[in-house]
Amino acid sequence: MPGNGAPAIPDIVIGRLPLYLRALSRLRQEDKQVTSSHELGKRLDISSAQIRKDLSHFGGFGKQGTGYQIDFLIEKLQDVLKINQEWMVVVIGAGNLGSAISHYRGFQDRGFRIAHLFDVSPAVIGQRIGEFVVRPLSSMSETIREESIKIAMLAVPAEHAQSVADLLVEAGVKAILNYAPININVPEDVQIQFIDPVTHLQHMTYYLDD
Amino acid sequence: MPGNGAPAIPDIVIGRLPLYLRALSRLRQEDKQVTSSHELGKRLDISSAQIRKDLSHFGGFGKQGTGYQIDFLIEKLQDVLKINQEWMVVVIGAGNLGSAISHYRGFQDRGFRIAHLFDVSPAVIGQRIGEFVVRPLSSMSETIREESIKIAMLAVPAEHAQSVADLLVEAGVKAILNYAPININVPEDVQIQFIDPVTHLQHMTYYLDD
DNA sequence: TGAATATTGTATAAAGTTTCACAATCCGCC
DNA sequence: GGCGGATTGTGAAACTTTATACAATATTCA
Repeated sequence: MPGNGAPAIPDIVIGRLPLYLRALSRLRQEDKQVTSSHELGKRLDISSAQIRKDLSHFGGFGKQGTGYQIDFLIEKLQDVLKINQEWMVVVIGAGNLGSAISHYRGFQDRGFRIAHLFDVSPAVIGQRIGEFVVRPLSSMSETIREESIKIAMLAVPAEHAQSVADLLVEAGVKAILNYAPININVPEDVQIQFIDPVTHLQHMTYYLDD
Repeated sequence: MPGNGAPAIPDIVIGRLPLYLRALSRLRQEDKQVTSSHELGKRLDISSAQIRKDLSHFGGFGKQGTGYQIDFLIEKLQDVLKINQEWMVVVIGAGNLGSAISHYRGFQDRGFRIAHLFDVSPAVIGQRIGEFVVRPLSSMSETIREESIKIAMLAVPAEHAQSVADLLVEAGVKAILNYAPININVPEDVQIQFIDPVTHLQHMTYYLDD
């Protein structure tokens, strides 16, 4: 997506790698050592050829006749996705959603750790939510800069999403996961992804009867 | 996606319609009456040609030289997506996430209403969460059948997601929004969509430095 | 050892998606 | 009324993505 100089791997391929990783972790939990593009494909509902082609962009991770060593492939994909380190993340918005995000245990072992939780409302600043004490939005930029935080999850009301995103970018954040049901615009060197459950629901209703 | 007999509109096009709708609602809030593919495209970071082509699948909603009447286009898109009615939805899982979903005010005016909240744990069954009293999972199938509910949001731990999904399908649910960080398989006449924040984060880290 | 079976990596073909470019049309204004 | 500017809808071209098919190689087992 950004202006690479290298061979340039399609963004759609990058988007599938986390799914492969998730399925591989699952296989490992089941005490499997080795898997194949067919097995993975069946679980993910993706063709085996596609999985092989996607992986081949990064080198020959498998062995003909045998398949893929699960531990090895997990490591390689973690390297590709740069999650062989733990990324610090900030959460903005300490409402119901921000609170649920802050309690979620699922970031830890997949490459991310929540560092701080911010909100603008005096009613919640100072309150404890999970293991965090809600900090004032006014201190956000400084904290992000000091700790060189690059990733933010945005869980504020739609009407504030763009202005908070602007602050985040200003402070040096390079990736934003936006939970507000609105499109926000950021410079092209900043990554952005959207989560809006209603768009998914509306997508599905198209296919329902009546 | 399912085996239609009609002209068959690409699923990727359907997936963009909710985004158009969201942007259009916003424009209406700003007291605009009319918009253009250019304006819409700029907000959504989608080319104007694409927007025109997408919309043209469903008929000529715009007027040359003028653009699109916002109210009219919203209505048409709601018809296409079948959200000119209010869909009843069940939420399974009353943990932090299920609770946040149940408190969320944003479903109401976009075509959906939460009807019930279920959980398996005796510790939460009977508790009040938002405006719901948590019901036992054991009563779920019967309730879904009696009320002809077609849509479910799944917010249970990964290890239970597949078995609960099987129950939902069995009870007649035709669309599942899965929040569990695991792939689940359903019959092909059942729609499924996934929300996993970590996959989005992992997608973005690929593009970050170091 | 060698035959049978499994599986990768990839070249090529097919299918799907996006962009381009422009005729047709509408609106406002002189 | 007619000119200038704006904007749609769409056919054709360009580009991207997926599927097909198979040679190469590994494993198992008689």
